[in-house]
Amino acid sequence: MVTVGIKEVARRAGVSPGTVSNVLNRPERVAAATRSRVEQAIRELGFVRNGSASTLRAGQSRAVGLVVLDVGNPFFVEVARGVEDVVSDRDHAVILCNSGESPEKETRNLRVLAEQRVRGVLITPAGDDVSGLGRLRERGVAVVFVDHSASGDVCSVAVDDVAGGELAVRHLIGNGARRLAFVSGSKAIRQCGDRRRGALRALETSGLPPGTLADVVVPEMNAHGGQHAARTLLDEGLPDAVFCANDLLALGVLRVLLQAGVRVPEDVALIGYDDIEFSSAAAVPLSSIRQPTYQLGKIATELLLDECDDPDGHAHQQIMFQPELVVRESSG
Amino acid sequence: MVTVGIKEVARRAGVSPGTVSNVLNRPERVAAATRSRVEQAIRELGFVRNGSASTLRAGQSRAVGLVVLDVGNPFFVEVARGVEDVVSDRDHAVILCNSGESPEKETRNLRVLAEQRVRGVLITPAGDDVSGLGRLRERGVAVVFVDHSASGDVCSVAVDDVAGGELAVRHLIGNGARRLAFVSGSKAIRQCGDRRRGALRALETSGLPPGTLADVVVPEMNAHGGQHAARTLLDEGLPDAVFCANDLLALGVLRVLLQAGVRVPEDVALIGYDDIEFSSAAAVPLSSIRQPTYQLGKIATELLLDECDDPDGHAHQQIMFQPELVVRESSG
DNA sequence: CGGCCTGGTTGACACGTTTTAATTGGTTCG
DNA sequence: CGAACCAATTAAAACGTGTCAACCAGGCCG
Repeated sequence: MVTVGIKEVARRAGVSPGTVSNVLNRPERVAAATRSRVEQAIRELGFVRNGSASTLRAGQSRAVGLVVLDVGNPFFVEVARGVEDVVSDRDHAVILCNSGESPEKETRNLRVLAEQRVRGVLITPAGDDVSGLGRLRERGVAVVFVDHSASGDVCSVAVDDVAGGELAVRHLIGNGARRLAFVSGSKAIRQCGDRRRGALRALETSGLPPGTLADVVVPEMNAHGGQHAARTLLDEGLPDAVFCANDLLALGVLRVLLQAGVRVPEDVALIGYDDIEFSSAAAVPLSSIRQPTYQLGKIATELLLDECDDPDGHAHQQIMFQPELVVRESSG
Repeated sequence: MVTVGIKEVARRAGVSPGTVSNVLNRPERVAAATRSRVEQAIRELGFVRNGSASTLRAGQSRAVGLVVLDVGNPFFVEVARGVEDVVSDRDHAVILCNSGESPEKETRNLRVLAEQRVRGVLITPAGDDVSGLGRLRERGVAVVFVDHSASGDVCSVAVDDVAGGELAVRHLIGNGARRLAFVSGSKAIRQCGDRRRGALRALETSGLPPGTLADVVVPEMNAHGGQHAARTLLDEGLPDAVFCANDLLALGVLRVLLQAGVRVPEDVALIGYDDIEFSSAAAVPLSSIRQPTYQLGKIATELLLDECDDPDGHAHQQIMFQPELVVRESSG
């Protein structure tokens, strides 16, 4: 490995290593003539700064971590785009980690991020045990929750999932549904729990008993899980309407129902959550609950970097967006 | 920032820093009793190794870079899963970068990866200028091309896109299509060029003139681009069949055609490429060309890490998979 | 009993950068 | 004319870890 360091550049340009460092980090402090001589030496030698040494010396890197539940879910991809845009504007980098809804993988990811000495972490927690994050914060790493509301001493950016669930189910009931199913992942996932509570609240408002809502829990919140759920529903008797905790589930449910000859929405109404791009292009265009996804990532990152830049003057904020009902054919 | 380092652990465990380092890196060399004492100290102090210092000293990190054209494309997400699985098996990390098909963003990403001193880079190049990668390789960073075939002195894992394009168009012609359109991104993208050449070859085999294939080029290879292309087609007169360079484009095309009252496949047949999960769930289930996506990522990573572990004994390989035609209703 | 091996452990140095205080050479001011 | 100052630059000291030669205590063999 050919390693050309700052001091070889210095020798070539006839200056001291310190000056090269200044050219790199505070160009205004070095005379124009010297600067251009150094810059030329850098080009000629193909020097690229060693980020590790830099980070080591500085005590922290110019990177933030983003830990999401599922990189395969377009919802998180859109969040990531929001993060990426802000982060690269501020000349930082983002390390994207996937927890796959597994607390163990999440812990592993956080350890890697801690080792990398990231300035901060954006995370959608996989479980409700946030003690690992507490330890991270004690070490001076800023943390912002994404799509997850938090209490007063930490920033968070979320969407009101209870309201979303209520919106979805109120809509289904309004269209005449009396027996409902809720398809979701593990109840340990907050989003699922909240959306379910919203659903129950809608039932209550309409004077329907809570037993009206049958729970179908699947191991993975993707299309595969949805297909699994649909087969369960077919076995155990179809409801009037199905509310899925996200669009991937709904797409999976839809596919199996159609294959089985069930008409949507005539026989069974269907609504998803997240309003990902593919939903409107589905076999039966999918009703859904829309969230300001890109904004979620963008604002979370701004909060995070603000906290990093001024840890003391920073006031923690909990931001809560409202979701929006999008009606398409599947619940027509 | 509370920084507990290796030497505080050493003091607490009553050993030297060197021994702590050994516990971390070559546990077998240290006596069981000492090791457990050190491990306890680590737990008690909540020590986490400083990755920067580690990579600085070692000269390289335990990370590889993955540069893809579009993180929003499920094709690359699936590739990334393959990469991630292998990489984490071998106790490495992956830094995911998105070039968005832009050579400038690609260059920026490569610089960041070079600064991080990654062991290797997996990349689907955005343009055909690979000189930046050459410089990277000179510095001892292993490079493997993903979904891109290469010449003898570098590893690559690809799928035969010419064959895929031929497969798709032969199928369309076989179903009676005589006037065809090819929807794709910039011709600078190799995948597009190859698939188009395959399409032309299929025309030739069937004795149709090359002019039979109308090109529609869009700036972005996603659903948005597809919608744009469909509007162009509607304006300029519909062909018998449309071949899209990927499924996202095809889904966008499909949506606009259906909205305009065009029947698929009766009026226009449609086929995409990649066979992403959503294609089979589309309004009209989409015919497509399937690629061994996960395998692509997995095998590329294995080649990369093999090269890293034994740079001299390593023999560069160019692996080429064959794609597969998947017929669904859209081209029925 | 002395030399030799072996498994365990140590100490000190090096990795490449940033930063701080110190040092230049030059200029202005009292 | 000396002092005080300024801008530009330098030298040296960190940052936390990995490595490697050296060292040490036993045990074994001759």
